[in-house]
Amino acid sequence: MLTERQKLILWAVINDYIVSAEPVGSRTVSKKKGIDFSAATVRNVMADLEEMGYLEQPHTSAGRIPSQKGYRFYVDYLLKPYMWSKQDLIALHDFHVTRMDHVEQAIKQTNSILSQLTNYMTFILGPKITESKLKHLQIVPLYDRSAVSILVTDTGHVYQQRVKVPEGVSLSEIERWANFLNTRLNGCPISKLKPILVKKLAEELQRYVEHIEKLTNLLDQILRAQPDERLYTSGTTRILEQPEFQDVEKMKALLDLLEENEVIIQLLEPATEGVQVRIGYENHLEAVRDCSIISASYMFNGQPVGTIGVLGPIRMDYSRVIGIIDLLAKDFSKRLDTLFDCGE
Amino acid sequence: MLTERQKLILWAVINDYIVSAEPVGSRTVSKKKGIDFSAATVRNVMADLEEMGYLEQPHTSAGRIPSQKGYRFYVDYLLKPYMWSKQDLIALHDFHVTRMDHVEQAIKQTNSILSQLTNYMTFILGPKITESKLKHLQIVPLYDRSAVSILVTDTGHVYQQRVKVPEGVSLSEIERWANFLNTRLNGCPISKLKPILVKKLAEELQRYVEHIEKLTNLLDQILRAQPDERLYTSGTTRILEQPEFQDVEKMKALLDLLEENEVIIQLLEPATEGVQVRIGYENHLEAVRDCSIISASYMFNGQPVGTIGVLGPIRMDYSRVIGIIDLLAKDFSKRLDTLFDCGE
DNA sequence: GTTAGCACTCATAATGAACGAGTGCTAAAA
DNA sequence: TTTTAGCACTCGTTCATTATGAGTGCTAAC
Repeated sequence: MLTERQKLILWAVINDYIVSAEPVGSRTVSKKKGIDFSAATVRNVMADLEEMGYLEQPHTSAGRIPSQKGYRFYVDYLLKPYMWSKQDLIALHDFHVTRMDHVEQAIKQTNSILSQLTNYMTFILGPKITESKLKHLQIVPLYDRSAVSILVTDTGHVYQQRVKVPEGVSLSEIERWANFLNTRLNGCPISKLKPILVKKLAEELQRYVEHIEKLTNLLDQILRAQPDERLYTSGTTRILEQPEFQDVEKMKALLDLLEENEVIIQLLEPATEGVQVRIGYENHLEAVRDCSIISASYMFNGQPVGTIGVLGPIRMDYSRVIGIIDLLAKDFSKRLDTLFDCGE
Repeated sequence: MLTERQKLILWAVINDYIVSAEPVGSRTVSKKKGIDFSAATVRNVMADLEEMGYLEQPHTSAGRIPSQKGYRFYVDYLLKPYMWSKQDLIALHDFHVTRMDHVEQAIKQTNSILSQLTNYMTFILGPKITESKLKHLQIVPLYDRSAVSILVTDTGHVYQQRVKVPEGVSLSEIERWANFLNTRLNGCPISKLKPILVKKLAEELQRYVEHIEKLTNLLDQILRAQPDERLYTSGTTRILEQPEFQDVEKMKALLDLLEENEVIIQLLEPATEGVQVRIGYENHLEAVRDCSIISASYMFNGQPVGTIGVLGPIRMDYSRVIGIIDLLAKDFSKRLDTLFDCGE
């Protein structure tokens, strides 16, 4: 464990580096208020911290920059709660008075304010289809055996999917089947549609349709996840203003990543409760080794249903971003709940 | 008008610059096959061409680069039809055997092959909703007066929109109304829905519903264009490999542009028949002054319904890209037609 | 009209000196 | 024993200088 003085200096170095993006020297640190040692003392401590792996030196005669281990320690033990600035509070106030009539809008708005406040790239992973509830199912025949399935959830999301109508099943039978689902399974969580249909309602369903097995296949087709439609991003170009991405190569790697929605979804997916911070290598993905990801889950009906996250350089203002994410995730959960409490 | 020799040399300069991206000197040109003058003669001709505004000199002792006027002349008068290379033909063959079951897929595939072949950023503007025909309309109530309207067209596109149900109109009335539209206006072009409903069917409709005016308002809500969902892009990062976008500022300007879908739609929209080439300033938009846009319309049922385009640096391989766009636009039209001929 | 020759221009790369921020070490002070 | 001041040393950055060479424009000869 580090001594109090070591912690103090590590903290000072990181705080300085976060704003300056330049290696910080001993003199700079010793001049900070709250630090009453001479530059020489600071130098000694910094040398110790470097030996322990919390700091790094780009070259012999440069100041120190935090290592990833340093950031990790900083996030875990040194972080102080963020003090909201006046501008933040104003922006948040404006945000709170904007009316949001539905989920999509709420997602986009929240995303936008998040990237405005942080100046980084931000993501919101929409509610998983399987978590939400059936409101309406419709099969629209197009031609031959081609049709479009349309599934509306209680959150107002519309999921569409091309499907092939199974051979031998008539349109009117499909209609009866969809009607049955709509009346008997309205409000049923999407994830439980199939089990309930197969186990509990099979008998009853027989009275309406013939080809139960084929129709169950159809249901599978309909429910086949469309994960890439769940991701919302904002502020993609904002991150390019960060000095660490002035390098065209890095920039390109990051933009390439963006085209691969599914990778990002995976990156965000395993979010547990509370705010998560993943620093550099902890992301296990080449393209974001120089990035940190801060994310938090948001809730609907007490259940975590999606993730909200920020991607920025490792040199990130963790205190601030964590504060903002935490607040917005909670706020978004609340919005979701109130958005549907009145309607259910 | 230019003399044959002037044309020959302008042609040679542009061709060289297109691949090298460096100012081309008189010696380089004189050494090309097909050019049998000495460097000195070439120099004289180049001086003339510069005076006429077809070439430019970045600085006194550099070679010449084509001006925008030069490119324009090149495109209008000097272009030779592109000779397909073996790799191109292979890629195209692979493309032609890929099965495409529906429009969305065809768009994405065509987009992808286009950006692969050209190495630039490519766009496809999906069929305008107003050009396609009504297949199915459904209103799904959510809560209070909130509902989702779902409109399926003959091209299999699903357009959804949040709508407010007018006060005083019951759900069952809306259902009757939707049913009426579905049965009486099936196959009607979207753009003609409202006029026909108001002019020809008003009387008949009265038998089914009460609040005709409010329901017509609802129709307006539903049809309110969602233009930003029509644009498909591909190869956004490919263009960053072009040397002219190594500059971070330009890059950012271009990426910012990308976030503004509607601007791009406007940029592509006024496409007439055949291939269009817009060079630099001809685009009337700050961010793409250093870019050229080559676009062509594609057809459905003999009508131009959308645009397919390429955005690249002014120094573009016009011959090649025009060849590719022309081919793919025609190909895409054909695919669209066969995709629906069998089904109607 | 065309070409060879030549002086001239100017961007680019390479070189190296001056600078300065920052370090590590040592010896003195607390 | 801990802290601090002093000092030599390192190394990236900046700036001016120079050399290089590609390319031009002009002139005179072919």
